[in-house]
Amino acid sequence: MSDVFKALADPTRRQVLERLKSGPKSAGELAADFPVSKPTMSAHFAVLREAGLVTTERQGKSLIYHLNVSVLEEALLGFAGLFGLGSDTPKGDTQ
Amino acid sequence: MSDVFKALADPTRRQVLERLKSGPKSAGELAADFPVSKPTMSAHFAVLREAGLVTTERQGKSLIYHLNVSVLEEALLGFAGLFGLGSDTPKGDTQ
DNA sequence: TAGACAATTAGCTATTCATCTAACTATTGT
DNA sequence: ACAATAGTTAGATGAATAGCTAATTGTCTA
Repeated sequence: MSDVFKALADPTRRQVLERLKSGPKSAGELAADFPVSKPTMSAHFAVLREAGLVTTERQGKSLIYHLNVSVLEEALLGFAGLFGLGSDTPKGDTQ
Repeated sequence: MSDVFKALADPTRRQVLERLKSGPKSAGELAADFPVSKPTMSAHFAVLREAGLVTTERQGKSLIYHLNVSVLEEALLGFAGLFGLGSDTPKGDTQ
């Protein structure tokens, strides 16, 4: 879970997740939206993958990235819940 | 807002926020709960303060730290809302 | 089997970060 | 004014991070 927050600490990675919200995209498609090199993007993808925030699927020459919303939800709402935030979650300990 | 996620990336800082959930505490009280030196804790406090997650108030020799829940809420639920998570927030753009 | 294309890994650099000890600032009490 | 207490600032260090170019791996197609 610390991995998730570490992953979310970088603005580029948060934006990648947002792009993925509208559906799976290839590494190349994603990389095209950002002003950094492909290897740099590849490193960001690796961080997201290791945190469980995205999964990959090969499609021909391309690697397709899928958003894993449940991991995001568990981290964000889980932590928010510790503070009585986020609808109704009643103080469950989600470390 | 990136400052908030950066602040949340460190486990010690997340735990400080959790300790603060039950009410304001002095720097010394907080520091006593963690296995790091006081200057290190002081640096963590500074990060939390700059992110707006805590506020301080002097009380005699002590500095009292207060949790600022609204900043935490805005970041956590705001970002979660972008993904349709967290109760009802309907995809508002909160960058 | 080449060649082209997609993406990652290798190797490097500069910056940021968490940590420490030592020194300083601020407040209280005698 | 002095000593004690609470906390921060200064300065240093090792590890992690984000970035780059060049080289490698994997997949398709002519």
